[in-house]
Amino acid sequence: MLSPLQQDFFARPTLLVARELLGKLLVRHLQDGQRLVGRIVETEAYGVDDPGAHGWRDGRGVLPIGRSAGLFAPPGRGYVYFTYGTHWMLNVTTDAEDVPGGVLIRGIEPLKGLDFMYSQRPKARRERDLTNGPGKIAAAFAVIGPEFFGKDLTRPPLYFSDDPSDQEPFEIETSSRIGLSKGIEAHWRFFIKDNPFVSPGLPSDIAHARKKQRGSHRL
DNA sequence: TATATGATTGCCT
DNA sequence: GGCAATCATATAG
Repeated sequence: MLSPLQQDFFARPTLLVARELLGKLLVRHLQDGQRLVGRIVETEAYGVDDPGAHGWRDGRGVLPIGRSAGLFAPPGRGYVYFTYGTHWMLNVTTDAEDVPGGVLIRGIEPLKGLDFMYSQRPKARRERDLTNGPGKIAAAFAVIGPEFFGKDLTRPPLYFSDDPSDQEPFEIETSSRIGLSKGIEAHWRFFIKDNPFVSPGLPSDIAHARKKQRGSHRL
């Protein structure tokens, strides 16, 4: 039995939790008793005095209004939302209650329940395509609805755990977060170096710099 | 009420 | 590389 990480793990500064979630396991119990397990290889931190976080209002920080109120939940709860009209994103809340913080799970190495994950991700041809992106992870782990918004993620059917196996030591790298237009200066993305299950996107600071450069060619 | 955009993915040229 | 999908949320009028 994998024992869930408890609330005290998440009740710490968001950046620390995001970093320490690398190498931990995400565990999902399905209704039929089947279990899905994956190893977290990429995360992003949100909500620490953060223009890139949901609910940010210039000069006023993140406000607990609507969807973003979920970031103010007690630590270890689900913050799940729908975006681009197609995809669900899985986050876990961090830091003290009433402090906005959450960690987005962006990259996972699937360990158990691969057949089920392939059935959830019919477009996936290679193993890495199952879970190398936040929307893919939500689909593969059957988190495709608001069911886990605000839910306690320190117990089944969805929780995090230490890896009981002997894990290779790994190096942690950081970058600007992916897919943002605001808050691109902060390097709040964490990932395991050279791991094939890290998502393929470009960090936002690099993406914006390239765009700028392309624009100047037209002059 | 109306429009723009998004913590993305996958298809198309 | 470009761009459509498709809807919740934010912001403007």
